[in-house]
Amino acid sequence: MPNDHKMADGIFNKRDTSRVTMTDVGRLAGVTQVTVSRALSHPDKVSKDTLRRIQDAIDATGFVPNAVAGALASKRSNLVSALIPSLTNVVYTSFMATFSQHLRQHGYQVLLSETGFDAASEDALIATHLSRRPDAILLTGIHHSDKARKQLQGAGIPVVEIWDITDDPIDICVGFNHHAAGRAVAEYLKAKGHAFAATITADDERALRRQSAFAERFTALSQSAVPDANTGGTASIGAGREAMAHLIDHSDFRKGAVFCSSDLSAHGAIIELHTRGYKVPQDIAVVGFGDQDFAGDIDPALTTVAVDRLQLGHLAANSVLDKLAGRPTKSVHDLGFKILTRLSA
Amino acid sequence: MPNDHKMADGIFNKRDTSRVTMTDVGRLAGVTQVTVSRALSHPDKVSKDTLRRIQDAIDATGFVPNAVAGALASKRSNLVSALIPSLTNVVYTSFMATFSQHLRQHGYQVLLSETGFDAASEDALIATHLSRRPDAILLTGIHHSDKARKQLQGAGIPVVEIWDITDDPIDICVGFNHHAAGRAVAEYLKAKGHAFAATITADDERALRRQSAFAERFTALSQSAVPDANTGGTASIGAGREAMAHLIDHSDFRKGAVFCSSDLSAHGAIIELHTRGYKVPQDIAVVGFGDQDFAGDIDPALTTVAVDRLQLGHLAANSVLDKLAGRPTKSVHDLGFKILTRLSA
DNA sequence: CAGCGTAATGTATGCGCATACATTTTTGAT
DNA sequence: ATCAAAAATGTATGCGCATACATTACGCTG
Repeated sequence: MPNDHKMADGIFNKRDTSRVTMTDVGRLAGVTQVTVSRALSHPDKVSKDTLRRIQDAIDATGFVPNAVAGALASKRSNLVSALIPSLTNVVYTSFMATFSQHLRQHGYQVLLSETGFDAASEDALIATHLSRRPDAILLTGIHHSDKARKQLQGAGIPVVEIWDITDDPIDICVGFNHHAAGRAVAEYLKAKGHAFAATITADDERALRRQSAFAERFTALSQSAVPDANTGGTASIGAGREAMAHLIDHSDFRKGAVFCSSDLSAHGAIIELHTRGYKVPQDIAVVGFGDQDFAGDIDPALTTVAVDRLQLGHLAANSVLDKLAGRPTKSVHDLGFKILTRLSA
Repeated sequence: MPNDHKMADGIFNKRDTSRVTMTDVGRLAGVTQVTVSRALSHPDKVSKDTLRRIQDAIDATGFVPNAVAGALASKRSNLVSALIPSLTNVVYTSFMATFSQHLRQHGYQVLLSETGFDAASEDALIATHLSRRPDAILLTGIHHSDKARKQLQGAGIPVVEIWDITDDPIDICVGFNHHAAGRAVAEYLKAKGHAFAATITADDERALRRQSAFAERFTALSQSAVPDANTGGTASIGAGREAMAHLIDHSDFRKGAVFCSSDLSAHGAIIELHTRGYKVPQDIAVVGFGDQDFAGDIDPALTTVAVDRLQLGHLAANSVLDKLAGRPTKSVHDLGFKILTRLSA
């Protein structure tokens, strides 16, 4: 594929002519480049005295190692690529925060990109990322194009897929069973005595799978159809309000429970219900998904499906580190989920 | 500084022995490495026929260019570094989404890290990022250590500071005047007839500056002290509730207006007021900050201070691109702000 | 058809570092 | 004091690509 980007081409490209290298530092410290390199990556192999002189030379020159050259020579970039659907969705970014922090402690940096729920742009991004020769790569979800799978396998690096599980991961996956989660919520609400239910779902493949599992199971249990309001784009309070309004205005759903694909839309649904005079959960119960930080702080406190995101972050990071270190690793990690009963359902 | 990270050291380091290079592609297409390189970056300088053969060879081999080697040879990484305080705060991530997208269209990738509101870790991160030889770097805020400034200047690349303005930027800054925003809110609330006010502020340097400007101005206008509830960490609905509760329980603030450092804490404050039976804005008015996507969707709709984040993203990206292309650029961009009057104040 | 400009490709080189291997210096045990 | 092992440092080399420069193959003008 020819490179069709416009390349920047200005005065700043001429910089670097004067940048300090290990050779410069070495000259100042009276040693060669190799010793400087060693002083930085294997300080125990360099005498106390030279170490000090090199350190002084580094301070004096303001030397900043060139990780690009280092990566080329060593074939290790200390970079881990990560692709997430959205940069603004806390569900993904809070995971990333944990993941990055954990990896940083082991000397790795994370190169993060947003794929935007779009398969085509994911393919392009995977190629771009692989060109940076990351030491590992993390993807969201388990559905990737054949081309992507091929490139990933060809890269010969650990690949972690998160937020979902499958028996056939590219390499490693860490997540939970969305189908089971949908079913579980259906059973929970049925057990609570609800005869009717509806769903509010965002345009997210995993959310849609939870929704369909929920609808299928709830219909089986209660013999009543489950209307769905698709919020169209990504979940938000506004989208949740709109969807709730739509359900009330355009379906015969008037009492029962609503299963939302996100805590955000659940929160929006509750706000809409309140402004219309419905009581939650007495008139209509609401279940969210994700257990976001605010779930316990709204009124009524939100009943929701919780997945241990901290553990997700740790497991994903550890899997990467284990693989990189050649330690044995499980290829499928099922985090499970938990229905957190609060007051809204 | 010696590298004290544990280095991963496992089986995966041996990979790459078999990775396809331009030389391999060239051999298959009957040309040399140079022609392959040209085919990729200057396709117009290669004949139609060879171009096709090279393309075929690329497809056949699954060649993925090595951007690391490219960067070393060309001294351009096509990377732009970005440091933001928090990955989970939509205020920063929504900016990043715009910024990254814009730069991606011009062939640049963004290397994003979270600094965590902590100056020491910012210094370390700046060094790490500079070692990757980014073509430009973006920082949040205008307060950086001397060491950081020195390193940044030595890097000889465009530096953009966002979310704040100063007469003395390292290179370029894009933001607005937080002091002026605080004053403006004070004047707005005074004009609305409020004689009393309080503030709810998170532990964020810029938020604290808005708060102190607000308090100073409001006190000057109304001769009444402005109690503050610091939420301690980062803003959230929960922190807002707690702070509001604290104000009511532990100060003599009972009526008037509350200026919150974030829409999130404002939302929390409103929830707390509602559960305690206060009417918003009749009993207590609430002003937020940031105009997050939900601000208009809660009840009552939130009056807040809006900054054009989209424009911030575009301006920051364009400034970088202009600098890189050697075009003339303004060094200080004041975005201004706007008080968005809705129902909560 | 000489002569020259242009298009198309190739050759040579080095970016800054890590690493294998070679050499020198130091240490300690006898 | 002697020698082998260990510690400390150096030499040589190449990672994969971009770029300056050299070469070759073709037109085209007069």
